[in-house]
Amino acid sequence: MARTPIAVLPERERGECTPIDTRMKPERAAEVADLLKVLADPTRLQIVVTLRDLGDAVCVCDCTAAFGLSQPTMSHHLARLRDAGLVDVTRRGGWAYYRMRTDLPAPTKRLIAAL
Amino acid sequence: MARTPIAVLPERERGECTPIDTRMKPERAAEVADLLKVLADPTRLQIVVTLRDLGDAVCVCDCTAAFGLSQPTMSHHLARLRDAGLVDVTRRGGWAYYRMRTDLPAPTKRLIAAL
DNA sequence: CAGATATATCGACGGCCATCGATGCGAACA
DNA sequence: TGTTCGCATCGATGGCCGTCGATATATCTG
Repeated sequence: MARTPIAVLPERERGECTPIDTRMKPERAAEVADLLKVLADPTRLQIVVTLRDLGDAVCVCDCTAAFGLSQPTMSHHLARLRDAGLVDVTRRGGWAYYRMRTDLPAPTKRLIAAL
Repeated sequence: MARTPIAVLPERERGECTPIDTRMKPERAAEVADLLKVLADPTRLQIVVTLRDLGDAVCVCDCTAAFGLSQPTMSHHLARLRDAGLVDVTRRGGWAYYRMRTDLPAPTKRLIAAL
């Protein structure tokens, strides 16, 4: 089923493009791409990795101080992680504690573990 | 070293935000984020997964037919994968064969394997 | 209640990017 | 040499997003 290796291949007729069989369905690709978009930001990436390794919760003011970004920006990033289902929030008093969700789908877990 | 668990924590003074210790350096985060940006597109994601599982080369016309996009767009996507160092190109006659690079850094390999 | 603190939301701005049609370029073939 | 085919590049366009200041909301304190 493997395609002819490139070193042997080039016996190819002009105007005959052999269609490739995609290994990932478009719907699944869209899902994974959306997840990757959420992770494809330096700040959010650091937050995710930190939450993953810390195994504990942080609140917005902590992140704001750590990354040198404005409070609205940090709130925006955390909201984006929350909308993606990666973290959840627990409000306690004035503070909002964000921590990594533990019930993530296995493929998502594997991806985050590979970061 | 672990932070106080959220269930026990909230003994917190107002105006005292404890800075978190980031688990990923900013420079590394920027690198990984750039890689994720490249992968965070449904078309490129399908190409990468296909090339990964196929272990062989495809040319632009194959992809164009498979994904229903214009030839310039497909050329753009493959160029982006090439610029990111994920694939390399071998020109043979009129065709350009793209295949997954085998000398990727270990972290990159792990990430692609987790897709 | 008045003030302070933590967070969320809003509106705006600037930049990046996916996509396309048009065009250029190189290789093969008649 | 002229034509055709595969691919790359260019310029334009529309949309998404990271960032911020300003503002709203909620909670606590006095």
